[in-house]
Amino acid sequence: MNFQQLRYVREAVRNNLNLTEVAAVLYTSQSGVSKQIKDLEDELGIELFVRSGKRLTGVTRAGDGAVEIVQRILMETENLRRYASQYVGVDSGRLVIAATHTQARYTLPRVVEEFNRVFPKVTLELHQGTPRQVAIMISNGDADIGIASEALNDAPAVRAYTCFSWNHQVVVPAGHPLLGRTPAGLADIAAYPLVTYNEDFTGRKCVDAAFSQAGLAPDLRLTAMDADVIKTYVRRGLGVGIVAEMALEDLDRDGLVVVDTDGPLFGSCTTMLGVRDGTFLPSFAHRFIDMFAPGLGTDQLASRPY
Amino acid sequence: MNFQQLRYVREAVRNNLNLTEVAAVLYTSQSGVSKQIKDLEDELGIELFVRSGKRLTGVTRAGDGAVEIVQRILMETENLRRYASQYVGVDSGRLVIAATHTQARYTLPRVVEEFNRVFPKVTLELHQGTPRQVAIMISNGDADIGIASEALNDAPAVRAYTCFSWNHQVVVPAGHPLLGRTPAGLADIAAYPLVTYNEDFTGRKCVDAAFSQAGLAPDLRLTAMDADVIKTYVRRGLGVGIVAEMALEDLDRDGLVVVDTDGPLFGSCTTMLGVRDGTFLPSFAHRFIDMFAPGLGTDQLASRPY
DNA sequence: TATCCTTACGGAATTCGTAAGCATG
DNA sequence: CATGCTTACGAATTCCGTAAGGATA
Repeated sequence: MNFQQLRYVREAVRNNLNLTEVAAVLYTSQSGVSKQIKDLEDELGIELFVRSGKRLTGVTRAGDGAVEIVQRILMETENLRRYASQYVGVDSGRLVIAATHTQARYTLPRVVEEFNRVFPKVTLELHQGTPRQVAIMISNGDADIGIASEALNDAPAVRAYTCFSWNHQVVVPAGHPLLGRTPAGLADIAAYPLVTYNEDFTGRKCVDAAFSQAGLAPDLRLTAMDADVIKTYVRRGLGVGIVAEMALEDLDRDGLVVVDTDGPLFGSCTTMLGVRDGTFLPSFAHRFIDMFAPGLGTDQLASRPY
Repeated sequence: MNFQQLRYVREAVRNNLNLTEVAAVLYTSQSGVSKQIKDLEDELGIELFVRSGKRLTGVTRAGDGAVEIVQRILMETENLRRYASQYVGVDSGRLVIAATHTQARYTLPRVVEEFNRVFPKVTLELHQGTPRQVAIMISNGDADIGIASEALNDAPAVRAYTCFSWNHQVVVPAGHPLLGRTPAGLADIAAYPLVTYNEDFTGRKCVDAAFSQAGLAPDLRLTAMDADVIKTYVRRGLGVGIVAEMALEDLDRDGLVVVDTDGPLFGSCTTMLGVRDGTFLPSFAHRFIDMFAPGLGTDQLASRPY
């Protein structure tokens, strides 16, 4: 048994049991992958994969549990490397953040700037994706920390924490008729075509819930993944925009105005932070978390093994 | 990084950092051990061991945490092997029980017999030792299940469960004067020289506590590790015996009699069962636990990852 | 027919073990 | 001076990758 074999198994599961792909991903030959996996099966005395002829078509029942253990072993070896790298160069290394556009564009810059000042020798890598992709990146260990406004615990082995709450705001181009009827209510807004986030993005669920509870069926003229796109179309008069309050900067430059409403119209949303269960995080990662959501790093996270 | 290197590191810690011994234990050469450990240190970029000249004299601060992770990795690989062996031959394999003499001699035979009938293809290995040795065997992974009447959680990573309670009994040779004064109290017994267990064995703490609470300072003429030895000396008239109730079988043959007392004189003791935290136990091991302490295997243990 | 796993086999890289060197207590 | 780690170097083993073979959709 060796680590290479375990890596092949893990990657086989991740790549739809296609050993050719596995070889490509790990920069090696198919034959090697095939042989090593078979060797491991021989050593363990069980078949991990179901083969129909010469094709892997599934994971056996025994393989199912084995893969779990394999992943734990590999996770711990990664932990060992990270742990060691903490000592080799103190406060140096790499930190991979996976985030949605909203976070990367509006909430993270402040934190990234501060972190970069405190830890100039840490390379920050910012990966962007949908909330679901963020969760998967955490789950696979491709990202150390994931940040999104949606649930992050739909992927396995992801532990999610609540960071802070925020609300949506309504924006329109200067001179829009809505501005004459403030404070505006939900019904006022629903009278216009709307431009807001895609489903499952940046608290869109809260927006939908608010309208449906008020018995309103608004005209969603356009939905997009991020506030920059939304604001662009709002400026061009496509409709009334509903965006996260974090995205309200530079409105003047864009010729947009926030509509005064009767308190928060849409329920408050929460931004979540996710880390992989059982993964070692170097101290600077904890500091990053602390900068993003003060108190989280020391309180909840500290009670865990890592 | 490979498993051999990790094994060398673990064994080095276990064998007082003596690489020569490590090589002997693992049936290989010192030079290999030395080189591999150094290679691992190079790869991780940190020194795991403190060297004074050409001698390992300690574990570095970084090494301390690294060794913990190394042990977790190796534990999981053992788990993988065990897990697999469950499928290769169903209900076959090896089960190592570490127990004190009292358990091995009096409480386990019934269980072993039943287990052997149900799982004839499982090789049972019974290791005997002091309570402390039992705990260490569990902690090191040298035993799957440990059973003792004393605390088992003084060794690291050992999870202990309460199995059942029992009391001590007083035994004397037939015709002993104590038999004429029943039911006997603590003071009556303390009037005679006593023969009982060594310190830290088979609930000896309860015996001491009972006497000291009653303000008595009995004459402990002889203490021994097990009831067989104790009974031998009691039969020869050395003193009054105090043994676990489990050890009361075959008294007639030995010419011994249980002294009728005024209820249990010594507080009730508990027999503990210990397993290593994070270690995979095959299903037959869980069945063994269930046979020994019905309800334990399904209730408390089932709630754990393994 | 295109994709994809297995097997064979020669070459590359690791690992192992003997032996010698050297530091410590 | 006995013990014990390191280094060197040749031998053995393991691992890797090309190429050919066979199976599936």
